[in-house]
Amino acid sequence: MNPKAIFWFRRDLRLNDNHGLFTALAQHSSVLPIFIFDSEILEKLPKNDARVSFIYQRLKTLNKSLGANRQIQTFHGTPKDIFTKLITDHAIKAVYTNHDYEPYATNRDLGIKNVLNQKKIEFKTLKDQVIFEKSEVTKDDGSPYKVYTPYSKKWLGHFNKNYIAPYPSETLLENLVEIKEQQWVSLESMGFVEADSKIAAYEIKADLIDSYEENRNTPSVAGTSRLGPYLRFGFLSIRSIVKNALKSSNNTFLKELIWREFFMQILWHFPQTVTQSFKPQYEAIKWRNNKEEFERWCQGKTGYPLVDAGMRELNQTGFMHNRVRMLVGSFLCKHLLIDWRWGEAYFAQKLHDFELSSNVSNWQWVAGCGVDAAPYFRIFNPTTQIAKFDKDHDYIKKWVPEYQELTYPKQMVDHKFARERCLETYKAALNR
DNA sequence: TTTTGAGTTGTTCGA
DNA sequence: GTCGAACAACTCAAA
Repeated sequence: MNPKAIFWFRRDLRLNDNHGLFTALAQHSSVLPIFIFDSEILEKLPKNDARVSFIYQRLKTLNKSLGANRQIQTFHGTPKDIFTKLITDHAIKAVYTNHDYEPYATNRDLGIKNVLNQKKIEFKTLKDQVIFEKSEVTKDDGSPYKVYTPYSKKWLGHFNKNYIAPYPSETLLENLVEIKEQQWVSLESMGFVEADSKIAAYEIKADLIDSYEENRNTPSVAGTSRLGPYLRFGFLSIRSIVKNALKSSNNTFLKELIWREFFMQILWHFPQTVTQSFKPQYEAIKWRNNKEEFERWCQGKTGYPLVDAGMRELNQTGFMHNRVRMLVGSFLCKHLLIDWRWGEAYFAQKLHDFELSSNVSNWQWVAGCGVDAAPYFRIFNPTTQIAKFDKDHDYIKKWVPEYQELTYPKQMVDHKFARERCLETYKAALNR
């Protein structure tokens, strides 16, 4: 059957509870599902990027469950070129997709909308990856929140008033169709190789949310959800995760999901924060930006075992425990006085759960220059943090087994000295 | 418009 | 070892 509409998968790689997919299938009896490996994004990634493999594997899995004649068609190129060809070859009436709030994506979508509208084809976009988006949770005067706590209170108030039902897209899949010239691009044909991505199972354990508050700060314990990659690429719907979170009387985990949406609306309202400090006066900081020191930080050879353990966990697995992310971030920006943008870029390249809004805002938080940021004089002590969160050195031993041996490097900078240097540098920048 | 209270995750110092 | 205050003001949110 000839397709009348297209559903464009992006970061919503699932068939159930998918708002855009549901809307497309409810409104059209012949919907072509597609995914585009955007060449502009891929060309910036290493050929063994685990996240590309992760997406690729997921598409294969989805197609397996869809069966014959309704396969997701995959393309490699620029979305503009792909759509231009698709709407020339087929009598498409509408294209559906879910919202993406990142600056690159909003620009790209604007371009696609223009291409489609010129041919009188509708471009319909739906909210899917968050409970509340854009300006749905604002101050009473309509302006965006810049502080988390009042945002979270307003968020919860809205949530209690508006039950968010799932979208049963999985019940309408018979409306999916293929095109005659079936499309599937292989990873190899795009110049990529299959990566050994150690991205674990993504079912959230029942007791994890109950004990989340207690366990989440101990890096040697599996107390965090590790849902990041699945949320990033939409293997799971946020509505189902929130529903799970609500089963617990402890809302610490739910609050983390609200942080995610807080940062997403910040990115939406303040896209310049991808490259600029939210607080402009922090642009005056005279970063030292020593390349050799940066390299030691990247490799996990600072001589501070908990910092090094975190960086090595990141390098080896594409994941770092949240508690340690704060410490290595503080160490880079404050002990070494290296620009938060360098750290942000390194995390972006390495983290399997990389999410632009969270990465940027959290790096700005740790540097002190962001929304609701840590005060600049709050400097993590890389030794005290061990006593507090890795008392028995379980985490350190796992990633830095040689930490007590002679081969382990000396501390690359003295804590007290670095702390005072940092305070002076920040004070000078802020004219205090 | 003005005022008031509050603000993710810490550290250090001195009693 | 433990506890509270200071760090340093500033900005935000809401009454």
